[in-house]
Amino acid sequence: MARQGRTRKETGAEETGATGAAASPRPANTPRTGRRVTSYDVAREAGVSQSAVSRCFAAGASIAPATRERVLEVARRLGYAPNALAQGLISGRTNLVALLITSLTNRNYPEVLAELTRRLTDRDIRVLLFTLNAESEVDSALDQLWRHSVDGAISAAHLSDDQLRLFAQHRVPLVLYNRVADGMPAASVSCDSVAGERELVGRLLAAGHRRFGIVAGPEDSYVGEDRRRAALARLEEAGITGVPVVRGDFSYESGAEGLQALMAQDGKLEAVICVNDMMAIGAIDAARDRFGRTLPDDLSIVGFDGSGPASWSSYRVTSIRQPVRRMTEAAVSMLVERIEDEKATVERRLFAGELIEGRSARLG
Amino acid sequence: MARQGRTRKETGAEETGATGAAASPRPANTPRTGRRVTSYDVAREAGVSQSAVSRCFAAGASIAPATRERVLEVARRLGYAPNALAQGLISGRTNLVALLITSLTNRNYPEVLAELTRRLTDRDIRVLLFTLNAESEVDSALDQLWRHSVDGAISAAHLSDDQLRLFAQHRVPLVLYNRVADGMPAASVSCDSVAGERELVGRLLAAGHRRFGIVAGPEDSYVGEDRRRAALARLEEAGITGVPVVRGDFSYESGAEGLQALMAQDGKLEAVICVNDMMAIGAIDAARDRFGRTLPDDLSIVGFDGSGPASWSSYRVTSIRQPVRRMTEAAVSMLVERIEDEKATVERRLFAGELIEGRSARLG
DNA sequence: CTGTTAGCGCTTTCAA
DNA sequence: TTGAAAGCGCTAACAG
Repeated sequence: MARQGRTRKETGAEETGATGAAASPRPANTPRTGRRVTSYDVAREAGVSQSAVSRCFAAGASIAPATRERVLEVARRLGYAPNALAQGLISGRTNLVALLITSLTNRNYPEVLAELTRRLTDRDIRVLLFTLNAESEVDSALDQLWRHSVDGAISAAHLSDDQLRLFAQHRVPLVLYNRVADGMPAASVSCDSVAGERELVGRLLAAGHRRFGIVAGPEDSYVGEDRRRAALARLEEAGITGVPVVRGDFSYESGAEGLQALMAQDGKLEAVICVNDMMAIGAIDAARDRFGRTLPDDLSIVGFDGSGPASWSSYRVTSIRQPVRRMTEAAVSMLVERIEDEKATVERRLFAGELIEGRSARLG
Repeated sequence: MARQGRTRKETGAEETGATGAAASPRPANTPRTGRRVTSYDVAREAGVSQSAVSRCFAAGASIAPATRERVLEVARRLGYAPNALAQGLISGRTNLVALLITSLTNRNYPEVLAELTRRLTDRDIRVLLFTLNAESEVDSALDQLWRHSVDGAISAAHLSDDQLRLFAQHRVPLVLYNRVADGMPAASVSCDSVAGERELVGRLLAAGHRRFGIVAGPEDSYVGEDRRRAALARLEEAGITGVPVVRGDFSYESGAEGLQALMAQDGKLEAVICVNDMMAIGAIDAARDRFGRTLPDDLSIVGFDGSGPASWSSYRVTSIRQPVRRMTEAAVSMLVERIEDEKATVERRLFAGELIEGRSARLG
């Protein structure tokens, strides 16, 4: 009965298709484009049942090699490929992973998105991308996540505890990238900001710097705050307190302005700690242009990240390089593991950064 | 009968859900997470039919305000949202658009992806992202496109005529970004490379430069080749021929190497035309570091794009800025138009770039 | 305005 | 190994 209804409908659709195709001229031998080719079409043509066709496209389904061969041949000829929506609807697996990233992060570290996407694609997983411009956009992005039944998500954007809880409620595996949850257990991959910043500051101290300034990030940035605190803590251990701190937004411009603000507070500044490379670059340019300083003789400036432009010969920023490749690989493999095994233990992986000596600071 | 089967199944699933939820401890008042909430759940709870629930989430469906209110209230309480897979499967609309971009493009112009995604999101369209690393990855990306029934696609990656034809066959509206199809009619949005490059070269000529060198892009880059040809043509009009051309890959490093290669060919080079800013920046650094040149006095270097770092004070690259915002807006609105109206005429929109005078070249 | 009904295209038991 | 049948969650006619 269901079959009959289906058959009737198919005929109707085919007519529509033919009409549509006729409207836009096409060579007579190109495939008909009117309606999507379904597994029923392939089944009919190959003289097997629809479920047999389905099995041919499923890994490890029991199907006779000869049948399989024949079906795949027909499928290829008709240009058939399983409909991902139908597959996802019935199997509960979409092979779709959501990537949440702030547009700021993407602007400063485009390689993160590229690497994550590449590694996911390598594992035959598609990417549903959400670039967030404001905190407020997270909720609507999450709403779409649930609707699209993604198999998992990687977030390089800030999520509140409530939002993290939603992932658990919806049973969507999640891996945080370069941020850890405050009060919740959540899988994450990050670069060790504390250790990196401590090393950097330690080396600045060893070189004899005593008058410091910090260009921090926005208050809601996890990595920014982590680095700021680590730097301040390390300085305090060395008996240096009352260090001026200004905040930027991780951009070049804010780095330049940050340096200017610090110089206004202390014209005899010896070392400036920027919590990311982009701001360090802005600070370097400002130090040269606006204050005529020569680095690293007159002033030391350090950054963090090891992003592309930091290594350009005009800057050679002294910094901590994040192992982006290893981190993205870890994020993806952790996520896949959690998708495969719902009970996988929550793991936080912390990667050490590598100190880049550069030429923008005197190190001890 | 179908109803009965469904009901039976629901009960079973609910039990599974409860068990699963019990396994991971949760406060007793948080919603049950075991099974997806469906429109049937909402319907039952609100005392209406399933289709009534569906109507509440459809724009402009006829539903009594009172009913709507009640249903939405229940939906909110149960945390219900329509399943995008099921919606797409039956309606033929997924509100999903594919974005094809090479990882190179994304690395050099991260704002393009961010802007496109933002504008699509603003129109309630989700983005399926494909970052391509090699030409060979296009076909498998396209295969996934068809499977996922995207409503349309924007490509900032190179597509062959055959590949373009597939879009027509599959009836997937497509807009090309910064590239036009060779032999096919295809909607596209681009920045006018020819006009921009001509203006730039014209100004260099007006300033008296006569010994030129060109750092071109890869042969398979549409924009790169367009700019190279435009520059050469304009020079030839001025009676300048035999201009040395070297090729880079749009990266900083290749720009530096390009400059070095050109200098090796002609040590008295007066002006270097780089087909993008990243290479111009590399060339500028190389000219300063490796050849001790001062710009723009000893040498003029121009780029193209107006990308972020080009405006940093260490470079101030003389360049042509692409109107990225207007271009991405145009691409998205053209695509939406083509999705809405299958018969929309194929349109090629060309945007003029803006000359940025910068400090890296003497202009006349 | 509302409910009933028939599928969208597929995977997955279950028998044969 | 294969086919029949059920149904994933939803929209869209169509009655009423």
